[in-house]
Amino acid sequence: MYCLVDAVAFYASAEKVFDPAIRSKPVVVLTNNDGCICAICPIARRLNIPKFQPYFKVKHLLAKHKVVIRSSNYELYADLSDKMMNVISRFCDTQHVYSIDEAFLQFNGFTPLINDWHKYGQLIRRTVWRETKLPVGVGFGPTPTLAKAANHAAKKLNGFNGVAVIDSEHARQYILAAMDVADVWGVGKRLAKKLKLLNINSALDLAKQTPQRMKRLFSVVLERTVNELNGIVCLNWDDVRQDKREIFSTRSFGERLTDPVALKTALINHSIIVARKLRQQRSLTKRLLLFVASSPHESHYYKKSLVYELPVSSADSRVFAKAISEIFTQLYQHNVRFYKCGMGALELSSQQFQQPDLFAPSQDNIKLMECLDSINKRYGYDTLTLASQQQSQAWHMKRAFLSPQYTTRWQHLPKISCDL
DNA sequence: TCTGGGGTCCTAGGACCC
DNA sequence: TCTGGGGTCCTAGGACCC
Repeated sequence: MYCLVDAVAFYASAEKVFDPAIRSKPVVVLTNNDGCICAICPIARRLNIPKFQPYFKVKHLLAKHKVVIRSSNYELYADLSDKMMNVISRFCDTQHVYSIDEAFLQFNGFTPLINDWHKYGQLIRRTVWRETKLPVGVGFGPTPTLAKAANHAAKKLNGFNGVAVIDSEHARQYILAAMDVADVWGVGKRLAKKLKLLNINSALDLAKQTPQRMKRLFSVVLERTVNELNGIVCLNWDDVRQDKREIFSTRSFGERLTDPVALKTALINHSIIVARKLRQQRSLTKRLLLFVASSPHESHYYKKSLVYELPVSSADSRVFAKAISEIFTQLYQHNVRFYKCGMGALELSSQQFQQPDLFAPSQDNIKLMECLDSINKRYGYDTLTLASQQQSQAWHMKRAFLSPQYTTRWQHLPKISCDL
């Protein structure tokens, strides 16, 4: 049995944790640079606020309904996520954290004392709420995809009260019949449109297809999904937690950038993040992809990307920074108002199997990097930096509606005043 | 006045080689 | 009259997820 626990409108709910005054109000959270709406609390959803719309286009609608607006506060969300995952982990011995707000639990051989999945799900919900003040939905099913479907039903269908269980053929058919095929995990907007042309409208319609036909018409991915919907586990644990095959760090700027030094510094900062992520999964990269671009909405769209091949696979921030300095002039162009840039690591390999070059010895110093990581982990990621990573305000994010960092800054601790 | 997220994986099609 | 291979690598863009 699999179980999926995920938070309801996580970012919006997280904003309500330390600010009870807005719990009964409609709340939306904006993406980086206050670009789009990325989270809508249930109260705001009832006002038909559209998701992933540019903020400036729905500004008037938000004002009309007096919607509370917040910028993304990742420090806060990451902390609350840790706390929530901690609570959830107590309910099963195998937990897989799938994203910032979702976790799968796998029960094989592990039977909870409460031998009733509905009651167990309610217990998870109540406990998470009591200890974190985050609302979660819980779904049980014999495969990850069915657990995901049950979770969807728990939140969207009437009468489930936040917990749904697929533990019988009747429950499976009932929940899948009520589910639009577009809501199936792994089926996006495009695929759903094509499926509907074949008269496959609900999740149950999809489940009734033969896996071979879906493979032939679409892909192996959809074949797996059909099997999963029929109770055959295809996404095994190892699959889900495999190392990443490429790692990126990209970001748009709060304001357009024309200064080459600022742009280069931004790139170097991305490379620092990528290097850190690489070291976290004990990988090295052979090739770096660097790109800079103006806004695609501008009349003269400028986009330039370059692949830099390292002589020896690396995860050393200093090697990356040097590579950027080397090729930066090929990326930069005068009179372009830069809007976005980033770096990716391609062709990853394991640190364990590094193939050294006899004639160009590695410039890596893993020990040094590990030391840097451990210091920065403890004291904050701006504690030890490269000289070329100089702090620059020029490309910082626009976050006009940022809530306090309740959990990571002493001076932001919530204050409680009481009149006695 | 201007404003439009970020990450990962997959695939079709082009370029090149023999 | 009409017809012409197969493999590898690279890249841009598509698709999906949250």
